[in-house]
Amino acid sequence: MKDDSRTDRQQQIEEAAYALLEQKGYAGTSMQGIARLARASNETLYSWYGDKQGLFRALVIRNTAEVRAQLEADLAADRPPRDTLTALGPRLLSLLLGDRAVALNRSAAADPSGELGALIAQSGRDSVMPLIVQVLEAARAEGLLRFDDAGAAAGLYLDLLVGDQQIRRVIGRLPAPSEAACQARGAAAVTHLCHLLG
Amino acid sequence: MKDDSRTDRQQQIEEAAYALLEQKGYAGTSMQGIARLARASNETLYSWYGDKQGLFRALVIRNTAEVRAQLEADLAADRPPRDTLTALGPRLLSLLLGDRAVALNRSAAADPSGELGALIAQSGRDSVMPLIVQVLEAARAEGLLRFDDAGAAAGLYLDLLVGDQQIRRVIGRLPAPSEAACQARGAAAVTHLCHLLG
DNA sequence: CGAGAAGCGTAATCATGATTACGGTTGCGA
DNA sequence: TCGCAACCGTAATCATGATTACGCTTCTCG
Repeated sequence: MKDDSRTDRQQQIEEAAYALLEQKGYAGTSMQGIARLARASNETLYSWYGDKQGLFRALVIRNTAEVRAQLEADLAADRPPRDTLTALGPRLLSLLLGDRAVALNRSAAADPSGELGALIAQSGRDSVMPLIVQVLEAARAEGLLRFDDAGAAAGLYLDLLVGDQQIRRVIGRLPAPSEAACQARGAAAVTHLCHLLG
Repeated sequence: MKDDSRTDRQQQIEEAAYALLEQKGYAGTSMQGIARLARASNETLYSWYGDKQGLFRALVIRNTAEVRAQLEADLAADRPPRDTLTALGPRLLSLLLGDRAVALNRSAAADPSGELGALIAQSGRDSVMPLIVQVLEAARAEGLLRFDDAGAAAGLYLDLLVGDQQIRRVIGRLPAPSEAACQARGAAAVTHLCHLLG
């Protein structure tokens, strides 16, 4: 009933926000523009989100929740660590380098208060790292990998997997990767990691 | 005489621009603020740089020219490839993760036109990559490394060296690294690279 | 020394966009 | 069916900041 339509409405609004964001960047995205595109009113936006930053805060939180949920699903499948890692990589890549994540990262870079950046880091990397650590430790238990510092190992994995692609995407000099490219890069990262820590 | 003072003046202006940029971000940095801080007049800024974007364009170009110059100096020393690589890494890191580069990357992320991003990529990565390729090929000639695709090898090196630190800096969640940290990371990158391609 | 260019400081323009207000609809529960 | 609360569309506010204009001072050059 009520909740349904409100959730739908929010989704439309956030959809519109992403559309503008991806097209014009943070500075170029106005509340009025979002309202117009979503066929909502200014008043509703402000009453729901408080202010512009609040709206973007909501976008970040929702987006990173999705990321974590997908990764946790991969983990829950409870396959052998190497398979889990192989599944995790491409998924993480397409999430991190997708248009939405990139748009949010751009917003965070443009946000003078730094609040969005803190949020992205906190709900992003900070909550993903433990999951990766978990997989890597499982791999170590199986004898697939050898390392002392699980955090460092996870960092190495992320470097191999993601590298500097995010910043290049954010700067606008790298197109969104194809599914196949994510697969390939994910596989290479696992190979390299095993080679380095095997 | 004339040129001297004008160059000095430009430097003061650009200094002021960086100061504000590092403190308030691209959107929060106004031409008037720069003028005030540099004790210059609006009119001068506009007559010299054309418009706001022009000023930032100048910053990017000058900054990347310095980066390239320093790296080329390392190359010109003409030491054994492994030493060159070891010298190159920390230098590149401190340049790429320094406050100035980060401020410029933030500007590029915030710039709706994408022009700054294109410039950074073009004068940054695009002009650094060939230098790295050059070192790696020398290393291959010496039998230190083995690889087919020099571009891919250089990419791998950059991933190991830089990883996702740039985006984390830009987002505001990573402090500028110390000199020692750059050294350590540079050494680790070389070790890993040799391990993977050796 | 005197004229003009270049630069300073300050005060307009002009646009944009966040934020707030308001009259008209609409859907829902009493 | 009535009245209200939430929402729409649109039109104010209000601030900020890019860009321009202007009168005054300071060099530079002749």
